[in-house]
Parts: sequence; structure tokens; C-alpha cells
Amino acid sequence: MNDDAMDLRTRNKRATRDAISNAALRLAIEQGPSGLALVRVHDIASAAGVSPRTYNNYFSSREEAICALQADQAGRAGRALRARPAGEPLEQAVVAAMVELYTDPEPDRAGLRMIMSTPELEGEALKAFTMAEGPLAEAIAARTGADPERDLFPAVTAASVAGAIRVAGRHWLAPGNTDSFAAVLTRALSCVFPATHPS
Amino acid sequence: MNDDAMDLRTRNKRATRDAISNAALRLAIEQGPSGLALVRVHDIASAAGVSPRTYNNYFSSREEAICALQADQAGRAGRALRARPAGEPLEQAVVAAMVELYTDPEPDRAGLRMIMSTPELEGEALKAFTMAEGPLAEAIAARTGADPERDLFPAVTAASVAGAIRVAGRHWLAPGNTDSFAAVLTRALSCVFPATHPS
DNA sequence: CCACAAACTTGCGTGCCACGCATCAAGTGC
DNA sequence: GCACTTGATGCGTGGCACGCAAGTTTGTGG
Repeated sequence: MNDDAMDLRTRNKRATRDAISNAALRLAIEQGPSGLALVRVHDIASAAGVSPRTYNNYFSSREEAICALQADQAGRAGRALRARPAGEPLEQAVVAAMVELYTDPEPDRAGLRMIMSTPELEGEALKAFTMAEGPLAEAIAARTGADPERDLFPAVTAASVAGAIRVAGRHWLAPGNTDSFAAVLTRALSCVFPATHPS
Repeated sequence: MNDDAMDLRTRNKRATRDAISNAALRLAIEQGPSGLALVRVHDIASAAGVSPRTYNNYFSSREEAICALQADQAGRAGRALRARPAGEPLEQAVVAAMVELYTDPEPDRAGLRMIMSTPELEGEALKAFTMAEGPLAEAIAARTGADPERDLFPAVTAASVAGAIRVAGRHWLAPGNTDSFAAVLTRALSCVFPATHPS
């Protein structure tokens, strides 16, 4: 995962990929939610210093490029949960893992708002979130000892956690909100685990 | 909602819309998950007996057309919950409403499998599901008396319910499963409400 | 240090698609 | 029956995804 751990080829690939994704997100934010159609592939490619054909080697749609960072982050959810100490209760582990994952760094308000207020982008982000549910469910199953094949609890809980994160994002973006994302996220996740709630 | 309740124009519109959507889903199923790209707009339109331009007046992508039925059904979730008797406890009301919504009729295995095993379609279906969460959250808030603006419980629960329905669908489709969808759905939803679990 | 192989980037061409616009036909209210 | 509304269709335009075949950069063995 560290840059030094990969060879030059892989590092360059990641660099161009990130460049394209960042350029796409930046341009999308500039145009705003209603002007997504104005963000042309040509613009993204030239902003990233790459040819349109190369852009297409990495992403097969503008939505995918714009949401790539968000998608990558969501994809780390399973690993984040597994990184928690084994003895930790499920709720604590999930909350700690997700808070850690989504507060380093604090999400970018403009980017998140862009994605969550644009139907096409929301669909793409949702897809990324859902792809992350599988590993997350496996991590939950590993922690609770449940059989992922017969017991629905791990998968449902993973979906609920993903849903809570989305709700937290929406609420955090709401006008007049002053709480940190970590605080909102913790509150949202506490709604998922009422049975194990301490009080 | 009844055909007789609308004028001719509206009925025709719904008829062509349904025709296009059904044709799209049927053709998609014929080609299978891997051959989605082979389902051309021209084919959908001619199968539905309309011009390609008319297809485009109703849907702006093949994915949207294929998932339209699924989307319409999900959109009725909020109404279904509100239709439950007011005094009924939340869990019972949710389970009853969702079981009623999703067992009349029993979902089509081929269609559901097609949608859930094709990334592009899954994204579209996810978007539809998420659109339905808003009304569902409002219905939950109305039933529990929570303030949707300040309390995250209704939105998180709505997202969890939607997630549970997705998980139930996936599990129901799994090879070797013999349970009815209603049974799987009830099991999945019970994971969302552990606090009020009877046992 | 050098050549060779693997992999990435790029330009070009093709087929498909979304959508604006103008026109035609069907339905509706008076 | 007539003017009006609204949906259906044809046509043209701009844009996009992707296969293909160079050209270029990077990693490796001699």
C-alpha cells in the first residue's frame, strides 16, 4: 500500500489514475451538480495531462472517474474493521474502524455534496458502497463467528453500516450542521446497534 | 393507481412505458448478465412496438428501462408502511408492509438474478432503492414520532431496511435455497430490529 | 551497459447513444 | 365540430466507449 512497496510501473499507474480522478472531481465541482453534462471527457483528460484514450483505459465513464476516490475509500472498510483488536465488541470495533476510516482526512464537503446531490454520481457511489459490503460482511462474520452462508446477520449489518454512513454524510452536509463528521457518524452508527447500546 | 382512474392519455403512457420496460427486461434476460451490451436500444424499441426516439422519451439509458419495474415497486415502500394500522409496533409494521409489497407477486427469479448479477443494473437498482428511502424514512418518523431533521434513527432504519431487502434478495437467489422470499425477507428484517426481537 | 520483452500511452476509426428540434397524429374540452 | 394540448416520430448533431495497431517507457537478463 505504501508507494515504496510497489515498482515504478505500479506507482505511475496509480499516479495517473489519481490525477485523472482528481481532475474529474475538481471539474465536476466547478460545474456544480446541474452541469455534470458539461464536464467533457476531453476536459478531464487534458486537465490530468493525459490523452482522452488513456482516460478511457482507466475509467469507462465520467461518473466512475469522479467517484473513484470515494470508491477506493469505501473499499477499505473491510480491512479497517479487521484491523481492530480481536477481542473488541462488534459495535465498538465497527464505530472505531469507520470513524478512523472516514476522519483521516475529514471528508471534503464540496466533493461529497457534489456526489450526493447528483443522481448519476449518487448511483455510482452507491455501487461502490455496495461493492464494499461483501468484505465488510466477511469481517463482521469473522468477528462474530457467524456463518456467512446461512446467517443473514453479517450481510444485513454490513448493509446497515453502509447505509448509516450514507445517512451520516447527508446529515453532515445539511445546512446549519456544525458537528464534526466523526460525531455525526458515531450517532448514525449507534442507530444500527440498539441491542448492544450501553445505556 | 387503477387504470380506470386515469384518462386515456395517462393510460396509454403507462402502457407504452410498461411495454418498453418489459421488453427491455426480457431482452436483457435473454442475453444474460454478460451480454448486456448486446441489448441495443433499437431492439428494445422494436420489441416494444415503438420508435427508438420514443423509447428515449421515457428512459435515458437501457439500465433505467430494465430496472423500471423494480424501481416502481421500491417507490411504493413508503406508502406500504403508511398503510399499516397506526397502533402497530414499528417492527411488525415494517415486516408486514415489506412482505406484502414483495410477495404480491413473488419476485421473478430470472429478472432479479439478472439485475443483481450485472454491475450496471445493480447500480441503477441501488439508485432506485435509495430514492425510496426518503419516503420510507418519513413514514418511519411519522410512526415513531421522531423528528426527521434532528434524529437520525428514521433515515438509518430506512437504509437498513432497504439493505435487508437487498440481502434477502441475494440470499433468496443463492443456489440451493428453497425458502419462499417472504420467509427470507422476514429473517433478514429481523436482523435490523434486534432490540425488539421477541426471543 | 545493452538488447529484449512486457506494459503503458496514444491516435484513429467505428458503432452506438442521448437529446434538441420540427412535424404529425391522437385525445380533450368547449 | 373546432381549437388546443400532449404524446409519437424522423432527422441531425455532438459525444462517448472501445477495438486495433503503432510508438514509447520501464523492468530484466546477459
